[in-house]
Amino acid sequence: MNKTEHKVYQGKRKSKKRQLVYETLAKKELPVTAEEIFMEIALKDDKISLSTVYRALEAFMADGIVQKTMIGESSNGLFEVRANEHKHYLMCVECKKMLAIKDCPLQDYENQLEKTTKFKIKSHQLQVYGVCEKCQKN
Amino acid sequence: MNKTEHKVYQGKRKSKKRQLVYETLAKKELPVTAEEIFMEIALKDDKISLSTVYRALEAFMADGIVQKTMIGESSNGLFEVRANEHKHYLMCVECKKMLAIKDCPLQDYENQLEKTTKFKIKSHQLQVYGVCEKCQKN
DNA sequence: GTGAATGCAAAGAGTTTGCAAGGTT
DNA sequence: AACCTTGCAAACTCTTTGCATTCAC
Repeated sequence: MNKTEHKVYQGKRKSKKRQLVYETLAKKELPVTAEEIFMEIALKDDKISLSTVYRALEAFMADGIVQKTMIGESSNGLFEVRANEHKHYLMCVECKKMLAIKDCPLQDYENQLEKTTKFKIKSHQLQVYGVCEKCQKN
Repeated sequence: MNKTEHKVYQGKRKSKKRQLVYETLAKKELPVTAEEIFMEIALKDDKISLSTVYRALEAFMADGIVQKTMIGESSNGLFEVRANEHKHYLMCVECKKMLAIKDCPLQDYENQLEKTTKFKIKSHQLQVYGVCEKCQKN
């Protein structure tokens, strides 16, 4: 499954609004806020309300096809389609730009944690913070 | 520096309330909400207001001695004293109990990331989710 | 037709802020 | 005295909810 092919949302009802939310989100390289999805749909063509976006995201999360992440210290949630290939994010603490990292070093660590903690490990989230090349020069 | 010895807060003014906030936080093994700090101080002996707690935490964060973390999908922030030895947290997705993990596997990974991304890496946060031994039996 | 999805406005949680009063140096 | 910190209430942001209407099956 490459970047431009996304599975179609199969909820209880295939409403146009939910599909729009899903498609808007699926195109993103980086996690986005509910507000950003809302703005993008509202400005482009269709009318939609912010609560519809939240409700759609909630439904997708219940189905396990969308995931919410909290990055940085901000209180607003970021959403992303749960890709086959999981990603982490590197954020510049100065300009706040994010970079997706596809390489994940935690498989062995999870196996080891299962042994030492008796937990059945389900998932993890990793955020890395630093200063990007551009900001280092300023 | 062992668990019971904590450096004293050195802010602009050594007010009693801020020291109380710091001491309350420093005793914790796991990150806590502003509300929990507030309740603990208010119930024990001293009167304090929630905004004072937030303002104290803000000051400590500016000084780099306290750090805010977002764990799970909840919207409220958790605070912890920035320890010499950094920790990660394993959270049970069912009972929400947290477990501190002191073993961090990310040093090599950070070095490698500095080379591939040209970022100067400053810090990272890792949250691991799973099902604890007790909840697996239920 | 039945139940799910939507829009709107209102409510809710968590956090921040303005201002007058009190505390620290 | 100068300036920082506090408490209170109000404001703010993000998210959720109630309800009447609309839409999908």
